Amino acid sequence: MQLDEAKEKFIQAWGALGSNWGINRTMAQVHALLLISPESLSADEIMETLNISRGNANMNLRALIDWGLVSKEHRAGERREYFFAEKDIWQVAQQVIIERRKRELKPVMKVLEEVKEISGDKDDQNVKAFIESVENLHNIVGQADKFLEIAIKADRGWFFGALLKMFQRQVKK
Amino acid sequence: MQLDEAKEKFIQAWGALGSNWGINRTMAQVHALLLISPESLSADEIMETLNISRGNANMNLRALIDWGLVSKEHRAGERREYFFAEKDIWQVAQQVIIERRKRELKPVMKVLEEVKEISGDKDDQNVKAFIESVENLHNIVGQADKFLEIAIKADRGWFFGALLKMFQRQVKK
DNA sequence: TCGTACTTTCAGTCATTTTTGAAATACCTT
DNA sequence: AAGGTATTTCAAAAATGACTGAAAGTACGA
Repeated sequence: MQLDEAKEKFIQAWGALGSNWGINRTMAQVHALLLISPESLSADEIMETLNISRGNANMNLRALIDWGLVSKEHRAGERREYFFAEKDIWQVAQQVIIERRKRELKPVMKVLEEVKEISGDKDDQNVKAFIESVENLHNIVGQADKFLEIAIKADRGWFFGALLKMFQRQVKK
Repeated sequence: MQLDEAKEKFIQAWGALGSNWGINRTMAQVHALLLISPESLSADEIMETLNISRGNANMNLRALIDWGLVSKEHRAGERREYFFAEKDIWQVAQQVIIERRKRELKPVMKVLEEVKEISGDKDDQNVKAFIESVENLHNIVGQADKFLEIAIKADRGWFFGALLKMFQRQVKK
């Protein structure tokens, strides 16, 4: 496979993955393109490569900057801005966790806490089942949340080292 | 808050969460409804509660069964089928991990492995940058994949116990 | 075998989200 | 401050994805 073909394939795959996880396809593609570009790119180069409009490129670049995954670069003596992605994938992962935790996990936990506190006959089967489900969910989401908090703070080596130990212990059992 | 209001709120929140993570809103809502129902429900009850069509209810119920999150029940002397959700949230989480790993993580890993093997001048900056990015990504996705594999096999107590230990060790540092 | 009750399918419609294109704005240079 | 270039915004168009409704399919009991 040639480089261009491989790039194309990678960008497509990354876009598809993104759209399966609630991230707009183009945003994921722009990110993929910047990830594999050794130099920063101008908006025009991105438009050209991905065949998208200026407005679309601009919107998604801003969204990526908002997510903390892409930065602007001003080159001396040039008007035009250049964009580049954070290349350390562990950092990218952490950044994504931070944003999604803030945007989605936190609001859901809030709702779970609210609905746990319903008034009503605690002997009613419906009430009992509801509260039990919600509490279980709240526990597990809470534990997942704690875990992600660790992941955000951890450095990559420590984090995967610790997971590896978990794994080995389990295998021995 | 009354039970009905709380149920409604929970169903809405679960639907919104799902749609942010690439799971269709109605499917998540049907799942939420079944999660908090102590008794199994017929298709008609689900249609009625969520205000959706028969076709929609049927399609999403089948999808949930396909994901292993919901089962059918035949009641003696009754033609109609009743549906109920797996209530153990840890099992639900494991099931979701199994499916998404199969549907999304595996295909992406396959693409990453393919595009790593490009032909071309290894001294070319573009080739080098590309291979490096892809390899990094492949590593981290691979490690995440391994971790999820552990999670699938683990029982809840052991799993979160082990994570808790990780956490404590990190805090001490 | 027929009629009934229920389930499944899928083409067409509808709703939502994404993308475009063009206008407005900002910024630099002379 | 005028003219040129780059960026941002946003209403409308296009694309995507979800939902409906009607028809076909299936299972059951009489």
